[in-house]
Amino acid sequence: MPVHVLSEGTRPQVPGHLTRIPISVITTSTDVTDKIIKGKVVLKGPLVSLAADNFILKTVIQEEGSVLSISSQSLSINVILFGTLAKNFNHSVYQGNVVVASGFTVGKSPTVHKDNLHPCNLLLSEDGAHIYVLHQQHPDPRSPPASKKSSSLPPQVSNTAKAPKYTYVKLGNLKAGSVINVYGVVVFFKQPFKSRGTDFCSTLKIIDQSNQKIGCTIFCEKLEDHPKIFQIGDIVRMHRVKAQFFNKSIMLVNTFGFSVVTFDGVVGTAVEPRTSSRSFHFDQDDRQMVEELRTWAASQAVLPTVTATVPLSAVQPKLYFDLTCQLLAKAPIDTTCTLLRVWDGTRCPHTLLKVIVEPHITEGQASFSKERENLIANVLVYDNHVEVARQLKPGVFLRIYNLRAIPGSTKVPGLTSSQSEEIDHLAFHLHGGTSYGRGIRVLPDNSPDVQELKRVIEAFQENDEEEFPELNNSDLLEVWSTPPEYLDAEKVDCRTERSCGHDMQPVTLSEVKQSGPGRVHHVNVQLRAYEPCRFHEALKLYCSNCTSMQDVPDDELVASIFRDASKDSGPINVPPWALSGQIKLQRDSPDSSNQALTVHLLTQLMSEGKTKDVILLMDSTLEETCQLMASYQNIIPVRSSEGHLALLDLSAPFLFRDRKRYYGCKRCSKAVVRELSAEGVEVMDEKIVAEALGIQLLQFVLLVKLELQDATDTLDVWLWRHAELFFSVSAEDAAANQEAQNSIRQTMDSLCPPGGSMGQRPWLDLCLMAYQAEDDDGQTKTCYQVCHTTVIKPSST
DNA sequence: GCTTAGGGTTCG
Repeated sequence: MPVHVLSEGTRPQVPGHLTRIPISVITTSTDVTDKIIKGKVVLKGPLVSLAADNFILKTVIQEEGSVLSISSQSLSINVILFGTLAKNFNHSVYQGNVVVASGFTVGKSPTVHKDNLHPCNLLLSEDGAHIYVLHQQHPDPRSPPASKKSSSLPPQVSNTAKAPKYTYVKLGNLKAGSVINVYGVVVFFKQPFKSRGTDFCSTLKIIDQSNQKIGCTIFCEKLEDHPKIFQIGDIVRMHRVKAQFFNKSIMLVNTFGFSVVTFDGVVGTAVEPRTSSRSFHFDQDDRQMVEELRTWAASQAVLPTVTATVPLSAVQPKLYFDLTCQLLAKAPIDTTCTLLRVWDGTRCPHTLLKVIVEPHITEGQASFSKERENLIANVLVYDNHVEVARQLKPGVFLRIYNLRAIPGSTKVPGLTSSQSEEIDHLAFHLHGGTSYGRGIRVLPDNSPDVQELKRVIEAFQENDEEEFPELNNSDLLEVWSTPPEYLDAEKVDCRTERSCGHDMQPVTLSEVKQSGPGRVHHVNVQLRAYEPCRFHEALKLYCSNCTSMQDVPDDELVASIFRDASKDSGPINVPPWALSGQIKLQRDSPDSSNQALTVHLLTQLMSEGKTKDVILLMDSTLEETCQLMASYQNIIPVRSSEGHLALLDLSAPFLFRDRKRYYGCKRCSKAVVRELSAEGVEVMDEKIVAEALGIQLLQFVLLVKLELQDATDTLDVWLWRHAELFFSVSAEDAAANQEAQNSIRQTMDSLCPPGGSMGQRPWLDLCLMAYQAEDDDGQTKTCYQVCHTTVIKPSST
């Protein structure tokens, strides 16, 4: 029987000549002779009958616990069982069982893009394949994860049973002289640079939950032994570092046996260790440590909330920034300067420095199409960076740190003025030295930033080859949604003003999408579309108590509530604090009856002569109530209910005041008609009336969904909490008067002119807040709101 | 053999 159940008490039956290989390393070219894989059954599909006595069954097996591979996705693999093996597996194996499989073949998984599992699948047929079922409490029959001889395999992760348990000291508890292990979030770093001694030196500063910032200096002769830090916020784990005093504060240096592993610091991304160690320990505790530090860092305002990474499309003169790009070509200029020709698929709104070098000294493509040429930034790197640049191969993806955008003319060494333009351009310099982390780093192809960059670049290449020849200039602008090149930076029409005071560089929308919630971003974008188109749908009623939001009821609904309320009219016990009377309306139309309306006035207010301040109005229509607003400050519509005064259904306004209508929350109000005490009250306003009547006042709010766009992506964001600031109009005013409504309409038209192309739309400098919220299905997702931003009104209107 | 650097913009 090809399915063996190794129950408790029986001796291990997995043949001893088989060696285990990690699931993650399997490829279609792996020699799987005499190999086994081990993992937990995380999914068991149904037994499917193909023909009489012929079956197929699909299961997913996941590598267990301590073993961690290059990519967490490739820890789980689809396993297809055939024939009686499938049938027996179905009978004997349950989800959660740990199984060992042998005698399999490896195929390409046709579902890799759908299920994101291992790119291969394992095929087990009756002839030769075996499944051994281990119960979880049962000892592993062949625990070594891999045999020693398989040295060609990627990094082996040590087995938890043998590995020492590492302990990590919090950065607030460092003792001088001790050699310890630490975790920390990177708040500053320099790429390794050549020291005057024998080693390269990395400088970094890290922080953890103890809120202690600690400087670290790492000396290693080999570059690959240095921390692989790509950006601030990355998380490092260092083993065997020594704490010592320097300048009266404690710092860390590496000691013998030092090792470092780096992780991306973005909440929600895969926890993938970056290391060149062939052997390193990593278990669930490490994963948890990384995730805790990520969440902690995301909640800390003291950490920089965004990276300094700026695409070429957002580069401004004089800016120091980090550029993620692809190297297309390079050329030595002189001994202290090298030219790097790079691009990131976005178009810089400024004219770029053109550097003409002779083709024979250029490494990589010497010339490009005119369209492509306009997207290429010429980066001049100096001094110590020349040596790093020398080793770069065209095609690699880079991040250049602390690159400087220099406006105006710049002399390029060895070139005459006819070779480089000297007016109105941006030049990019990577100055000598390592201040502010200045340097160059090659990014691995699998990094999220490179993946995103590739996507943008590929989109361009498709456009470049197929569509662009047919497009006219204005279409080009629309495709790229960048301002026309002939505009000066100063003249680029930015229609908003931020008041947030954050000191941050703008990021692209694709970067925003990659960051998790709990962050604030600055973006430069255009408005692609918005909802709702009809203004009154943007106006909502919000309860600050239960945080519910509802539409403002239309007049038809309100009028029907008034009509229904007056149907129940009957005799009423007037409360002792009120006086009843009748008022007559001035009616324009002769056909309507000149019926008098019953009102109740507050005795106390009447005694003070304030007869116009508050009335309780019985059995009126909506129209009549509105008419009386001209004569009375506060009108509370009431009805009779079993001989007592009662308020109308709370779908209707409970108060008409100062040309405005006020609503109460049905869920949170305990409405009852009581005496409204005016004692000590200067102005009887909606808050006082609501409180007296036991009503939870609903607040008028504006809610608009904006679809933003930049060269990298589109993003739906909400305009809500700061919508009034954005429009410079209060929602309450917008609910009451046409002027305020027109102002909002004009603002939206100016940002998104009806019928206008993207090229004509103004650019908006926005502050965005990313946060977590539940959608209608109870799923948590990241939402965005525009904050601290005001639209600048055109002065002509 | 057991240092090197010890963040805080070039000066083209």
